Amino acid sequence: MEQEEVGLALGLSLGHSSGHHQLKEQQSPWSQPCALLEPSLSLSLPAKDSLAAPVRIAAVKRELRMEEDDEATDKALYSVASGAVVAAGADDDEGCNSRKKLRLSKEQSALLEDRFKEHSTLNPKQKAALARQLNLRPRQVEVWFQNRRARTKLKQTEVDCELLKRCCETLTEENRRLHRELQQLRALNHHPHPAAFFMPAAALSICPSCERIAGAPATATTGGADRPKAAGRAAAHLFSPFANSAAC
DNA sequence: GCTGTCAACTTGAGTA
DNA sequence: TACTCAAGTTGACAGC
Repeated sequence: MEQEEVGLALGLSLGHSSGHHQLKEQQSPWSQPCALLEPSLSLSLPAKDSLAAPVRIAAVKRELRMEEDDEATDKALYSVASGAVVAAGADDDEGCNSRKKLRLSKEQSALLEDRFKEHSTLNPKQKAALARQLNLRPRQVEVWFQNRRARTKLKQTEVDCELLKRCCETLTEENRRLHRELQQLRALNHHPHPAAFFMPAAALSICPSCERIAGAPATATTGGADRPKAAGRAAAHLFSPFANSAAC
């Protein structure tokens, strides 16, 4: 087994019996690496009970009823000796064996971020190499990437949500505008525009430029000397409709 | 004390 | 079957 896999393979699990990975990879909720952030401390064991590493591991073994798994023990011993990880019992709530909050150092976070920018996922080799580089367990690197992906997705969801919100507001406003326009047209139907007197209703339409009523040109005119002058001026504009819309 | 952040964990699903 | 991932949860810790 590769060296970097050793820490990962420390299969000590407490209390949670249903996890299907636990015996392979996961540590107990209460176990934490003692000195992951401080390489200088990485070879020091928890001083609790003044037990040497093999003794403590033996105690852990008994506690976790894992005596039958010699391989796991070897891995645990290796891990303890390398400072990579320390297994702990559930009742061991002092020192590094309680579930202490681990904070990655700035350097570790920065490097992880850099790698995440390159690839949001890691293959096992990349994971192991990165873990070695950061003095972390591969499992920690894996967890960091999983959480990072989750954070990215959450942020993206928030951005998308905001975008949809704005889009919804725009469409609502457009809808209001169209309703107003419809009301105006209906009102015009009841109180027609003066120009409408001089042409059949079917010939009327809206100038897309000035949004006034427009109609077909001369063909619709009724002529007549008694036509009001104002209406005539309106017609002068409206009867030369869309071709002249730039003049609206 | 409350709240937000984040590492670590559990669980279920997908895949080679 | 082992492995990985997403989603959800837990617990420690920091800042207010």
